[in-house]
Formats: sequence, structure tokens, C-alpha cells
Amino acid sequence: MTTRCPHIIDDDAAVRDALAWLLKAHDIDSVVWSSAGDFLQQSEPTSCGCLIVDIRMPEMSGIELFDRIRRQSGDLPVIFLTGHGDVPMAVQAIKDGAFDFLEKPVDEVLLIDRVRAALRLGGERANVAAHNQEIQSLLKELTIREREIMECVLNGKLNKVIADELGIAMRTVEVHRSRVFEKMGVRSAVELSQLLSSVN
Amino acid sequence: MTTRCPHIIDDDAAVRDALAWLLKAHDIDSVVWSSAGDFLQQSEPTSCGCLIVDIRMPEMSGIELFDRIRRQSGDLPVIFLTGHGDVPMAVQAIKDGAFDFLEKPVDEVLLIDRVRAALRLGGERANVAAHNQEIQSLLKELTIREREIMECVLNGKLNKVIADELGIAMRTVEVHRSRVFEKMGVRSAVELSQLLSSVN
DNA sequence: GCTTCCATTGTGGATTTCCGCAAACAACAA
DNA sequence: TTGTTGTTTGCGGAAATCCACAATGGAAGC
Repeated sequence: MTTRCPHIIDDDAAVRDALAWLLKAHDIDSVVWSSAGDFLQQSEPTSCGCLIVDIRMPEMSGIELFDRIRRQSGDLPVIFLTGHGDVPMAVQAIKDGAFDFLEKPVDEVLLIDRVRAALRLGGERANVAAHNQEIQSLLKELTIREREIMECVLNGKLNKVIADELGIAMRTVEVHRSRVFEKMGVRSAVELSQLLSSVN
Repeated sequence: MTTRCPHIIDDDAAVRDALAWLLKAHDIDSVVWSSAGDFLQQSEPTSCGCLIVDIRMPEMSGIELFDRIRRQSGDLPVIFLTGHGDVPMAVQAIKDGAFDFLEKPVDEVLLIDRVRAALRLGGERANVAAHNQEIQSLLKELTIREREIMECVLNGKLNKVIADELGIAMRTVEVHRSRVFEKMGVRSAVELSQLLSSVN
């Protein structure tokens, strides 16, 4: 929830400074990196609102970087910049979930617009991710048995049925069920179902 | 559930016949159209599994067609073919939800692969759409009051609370609630919640 | 050995849901 | 006028949920 801003990755110092300057001229602070590796290792995950990546880099290509970001930094909106892009590359990037794919020289107005949109989307995604994170940590608090009972409850089974299937007393099911609700912070099976519907 | 196959739209008879022949050589039947308008007006919606569209057409461009398909025929996977495509066009197409964007001359193996994938996706989408259609038609059977009570139930409210909020007797709520379950073909609030989670 | 956590079960009562049977009232169509 | 549909309500009982209080046994950790 802090100051999420675009991070620029480009091996050409002149280019990335020009980009940063352009953004700054539109009141957008940014962070620059000279390589994808530096970004992945040193960047503060919470500071990054979107990525602007030059696709023609030594060491690690933008596409390759994109793959790693998917795993590490969650789903950050990535704007690819390229001087030598072709259609298949652009298609693949977008299909893989890139936010945009722009050719250099890029129209300034267009770029600023896309950066703003990417930051907006990045913020939304971060919120969703944070929410999912909360749910996951709640789920982690459940014991195995509780998770088991929860599954049954989510399948709409009655306590009696669950008790029968698991070969335990109904009272036990009630206790687990109650504890699941308590730990998950809900008060009914419906709430639980809706809470988890966004995750699963 | 009948024989969904690719539909080819191209104003050049030689091209579309060549495409149809190529597909046939791989055991894929297809239907050809000489214009987007013809397709939109005359095609049987249930016969179409995916679209192969040349983007350089008179009358109506592929992009324009794509827009109309979105509205009319649901979400059919669309493979764009183009001889003069550029990166921005491709990016826009994919972002708008096109299945793929291929440049001519297209590699035969690649095309066949993409067509097969598009057909597969088209089948899945058709199933999902059919399922949603069913749910929608079920929802349409509900009376206004029933929908109202359903909303409350989905919010996890107890009958007592609902009755209080709506200023009616608890028994009335029970009746509506019961009828909602009956009409929607579920047996509990949880099932109802999960049934609707995919739609809403 | 002791503590903590987990799973288990019981009793008993309050609350809620589920449901059949019965019926009143209004709006609207045949 | 008659019939249908939607909304409303009551009664009463069976079934299920919710919950406080109380307790046992096993496994893991200190």
C-alpha cells in the first residue's frame, strides 16, 4: 500500500534515463535497473507497481524475465518496449499475459497512458493478491481434520452425512465445523463458500 | 454438441479453398464464407467451432467482425490471418481476446496446431456457455420476491433476519427460500452459492 | 514427567431450518 | 366470473444446527 511506481529495466543507460525523465515530467516517479537480474534480486517487491522492459537485452531477454516475474513477483503488469519486435513475439507476449507491447520509438502520450493504466491494474492485482494471501494464511491455520470437514461442508453435506462418511460422531463434526468457521472468520457455510470462491 | 468445425472467412476464393483443402488433408472439415457479413447472417451458430479470418477484407475488417462476433455468437475463438499485419494490430487483437494472430504465409503445421487448439477451446467455451445459459434460464423462472430472498440467503442472512428486514413473516421467507432451492435445483444455500459463483 | 495441541465424544438445551397442510388476498387473464 | 399466479401467513412437528460445559486419549515437544 506504499508508493508503487513503475520500474524500468533497460541495459542502455541513456534510454532508461530518458524514460525515467519522461515519466517524471508527468509526475510519475520510477526506479531504474540496468538488468533483469538486478531487478529480480534487489528490487523491493512492494515498491513495484508495473514494469517497463526493453526486450532486446543481453544476459536475459524480456520474455525470459517475464517468466520469472510470473513466479516470483506475482503478476506484475509488464509493458514491453522493443526496437526490433515482430508480430509473433508480440502475440506471444500478450498471450502470456503481458500488459502491453510497444514499439520504439514509442509515442510519449501513448506510453504515459499505458503506464498509468498498468499502475492502476497493478494496484488492483496487489489488492487481490493481498486478499488471497490473507485467506491462504487463514487456511494454513486449519488442522488436517478441519480442512477435511471443511471440504465436506463446502460440498453441502449435512453434519450427519459427514459423520457417517468419516466414521466419527456427529458431535465431533460439529466441533470441527465450528472451529473452521471461527478460524476462517465466517459465520455460515455460505460465507465460507463465497470467501473461497475467489481463490479456488 | 453437433459437429463443430472451423469456419473460414476470406474474400479470396483461392485462399479460402486452399485453407479448406489444407484442413481437410488433416481430417478437419470446414465451412467457407466469402465475407464477414455472409457469415454473420447465414451461419448456423451451433456449427461453428472456431473462426479463421483474413484481416484484409473489403466490406468489413477482421477487427470489426471480431467485435460483432463478441456480441452475437458468444466467444468463438478467432484466428486472424494477415499478410500485412503490424505489431500494434496484433497486440490489439490478442488483447481483445483473439485466439491467435498469424502472418501469411503461415506454416502449415503451426496453423493446424492452432486450429485444433482453437476447436478444443471453442468446445470448452460452448460447454461453459451452455451451462451459464441453463443457470440463466433457471434464474428467469424466479419471481421478483424469490430473487430478493435469494440475494439475502446468498449473503448468509438467517431467515429471521431476512423476515425482519423485509417486514414479512418468517414463514413467508421459508416458503420463498424453499421455492428458490426447488427452482434452482439445489438442496442447500451452499450449493446455490457455488452454482452461481461461476456466473456472477 | 509435564504441557500443549489435536481429535474425539457426551449431555442437554436454545435456536434454526425444513416441510406438509391450510388459507387469505390481490392482480391479471381467459 | 372463473382460474391462475404471486405473495402472504399460521400451526405444528421433525430434523438439523449451534453451543456451553465437561472429559478422554494420543502424539509431540520441553
